Amino acid sequence: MKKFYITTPIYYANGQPHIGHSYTTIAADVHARYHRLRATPVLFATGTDEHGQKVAHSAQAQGMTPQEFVDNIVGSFKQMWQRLHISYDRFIRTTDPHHMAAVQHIFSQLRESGDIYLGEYEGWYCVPCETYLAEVELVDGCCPECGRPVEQVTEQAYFFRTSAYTDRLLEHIESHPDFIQPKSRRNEVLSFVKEGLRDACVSRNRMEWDIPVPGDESQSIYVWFDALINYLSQVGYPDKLDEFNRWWPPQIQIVGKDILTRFHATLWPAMLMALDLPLPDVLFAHGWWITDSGDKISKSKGNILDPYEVALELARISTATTAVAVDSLRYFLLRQITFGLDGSFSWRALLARFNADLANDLGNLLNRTLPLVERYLNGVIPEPGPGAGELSDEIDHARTKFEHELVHSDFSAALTAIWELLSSANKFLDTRGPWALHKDAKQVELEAVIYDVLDCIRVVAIMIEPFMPKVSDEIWQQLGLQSAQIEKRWEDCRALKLPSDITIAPGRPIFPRVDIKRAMDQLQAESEEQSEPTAANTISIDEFKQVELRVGTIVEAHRIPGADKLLRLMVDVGESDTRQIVAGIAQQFNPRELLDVQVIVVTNLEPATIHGVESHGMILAAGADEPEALVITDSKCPPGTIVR
RNA sequence: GGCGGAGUAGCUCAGUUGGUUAGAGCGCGCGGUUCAUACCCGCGUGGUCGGGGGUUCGAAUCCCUCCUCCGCUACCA
Repeated sequence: MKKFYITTPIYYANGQPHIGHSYTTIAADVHARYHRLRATPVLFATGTDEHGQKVAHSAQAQGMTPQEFVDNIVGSFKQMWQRLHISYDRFIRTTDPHHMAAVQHIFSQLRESGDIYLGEYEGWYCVPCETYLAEVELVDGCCPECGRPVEQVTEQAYFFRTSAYTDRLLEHIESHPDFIQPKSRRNEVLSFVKEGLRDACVSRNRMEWDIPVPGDESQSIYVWFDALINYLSQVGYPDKLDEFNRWWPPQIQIVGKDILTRFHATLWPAMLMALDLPLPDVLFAHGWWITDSGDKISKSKGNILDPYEVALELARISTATTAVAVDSLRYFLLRQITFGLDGSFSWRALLARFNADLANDLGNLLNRTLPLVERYLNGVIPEPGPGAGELSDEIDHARTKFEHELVHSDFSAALTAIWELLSSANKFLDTRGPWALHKDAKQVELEAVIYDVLDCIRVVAIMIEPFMPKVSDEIWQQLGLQSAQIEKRWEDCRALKLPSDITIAPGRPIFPRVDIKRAMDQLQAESEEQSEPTAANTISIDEFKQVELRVGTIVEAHRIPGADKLLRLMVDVGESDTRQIVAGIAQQFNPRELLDVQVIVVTNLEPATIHGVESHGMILAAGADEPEALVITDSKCPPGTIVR
């Protein structure tokens, strides 16, 4: 049986939903709605990723328990999706018990099969230098720095054997040209995989707000391993196999380009191969919306746009209803730029689309046709009669093109197909001139022409439903099809399917035209008013407080072999252990001159591995590109002293 | 630093395997129409296709080189 399973990423529950989340989700919604119109069973799944240190931290900062914190965020997401007319079927949370059970189950299963192994952090260690060294860094088997012999060490962590799947993955990508889209991303992934995949560390030292490794309470399961499994657990894996088999695999998984290469296009398929499950048909990575710097009107509270705020503003400017404004924004986001590429948001572009495409071409077609029905046909849809169906070819062409473009998620091209049809309809109305036919008393011909145009509007209403569901409903209503309880079905996107003898119900213009020049002046004025006290890139005191700064004393400094810009520092920040920090200051400072220097350290930065060396913090230094001077204290302070 | 992509009309972009006068939408100008939200329809405006060199009977399209922007990646945590 045919089915359509589509996913968005599950969004990290660390902050409010923004335009990036919304863009992904709206795109997925379009696919889902389109397939529902085609009467294909659809499962459209989204959700939230709720584990990890960052969530625990943010919760603490706001004086909440992690659970309270994520519950609150989940509320915001669900509200946003409702406001943006998102028709998701499932909303999974990684804190759902059945998901957590699934993650542990899969972890155990892969550990039994040998795909997950308790890793020995294959490395060498120089005791005097306290340095971890990779095989390639050794000089004659000894420490490259002090020349003394090194010891082999094993730090325990669980690894997933990604490397074992490099060849199979490569083969799969090459034999499935549509697996990763768009093409440019596919090429990137290919070159990434060709370098060879490294085994992924899938556990961390135990944190409270994580899923524990089964049978090993000292470790937690890595959040990405946890998160990716949502795509399986939300369709019933592993205990509801009937349901699972019905939906698996996904027809398309939409992700942002930032999480494609490392996660969805490598780790994720490797996990599925290890579980012996089919891979998704398509992974589609889309681009970003950035605010247009040449257009200062973007709200000055930082550059993250709240899509609902934008819609409310559009509603205010245009006097359209909020639902129509939301749909207009949905239209704009998917029409303006090619899905997959980056684009910049500007009010001018949004308003231009609103006027030209929505108000003029679509809205006005409806608004010039309905009065004709009222005037010449007593407000009742006529019989098609002989000669009707003249727009049949145009309708078929638009439908076919739309279907073709949507296969490749080219939303913009799909919408272009609809607008070509609208253009044909407008032209048809002009050339046939029902008002002239009426004067000449050619009633039969007049009815045929009006029928054809109404029929065409009906088809357009169906075709725009995935993009603008509420607008579609409104047009349906005005055509009288709502009250007549006619359903929208994709198969009815053909000529001569409009029922007759239905009384139309004209309403106010759906898209009230905007005076763009005036609107821009107004927005500009408001924007200046608001941005007066705060410059464009300010942050609040609360945001600043999230950065934890402490005084630290450098107790050791070493060069890192093979890296000419990096130093490995051991810094005392008042904790029981000194911290290892990697700093890109080797070309400006000698290791020796740094000893006992007191610097300022960002202590709550997430750890990172740089050139194979773990770094647990950041040293502050002046200089935009190159570090020019270290930030130091002017008198001795105890290590660990808070800086603010 | 490495790999990749892109630079085409005022703006946003199409341009398939090199082939007659380089296209669309928006904007702008003119005309038509009057059913309509100063809308719609038609016509027009506008580009030495990033610079330079080369291959070819012929290049936006292939090759070389330079410039600019972007993405991924890497020793900027």
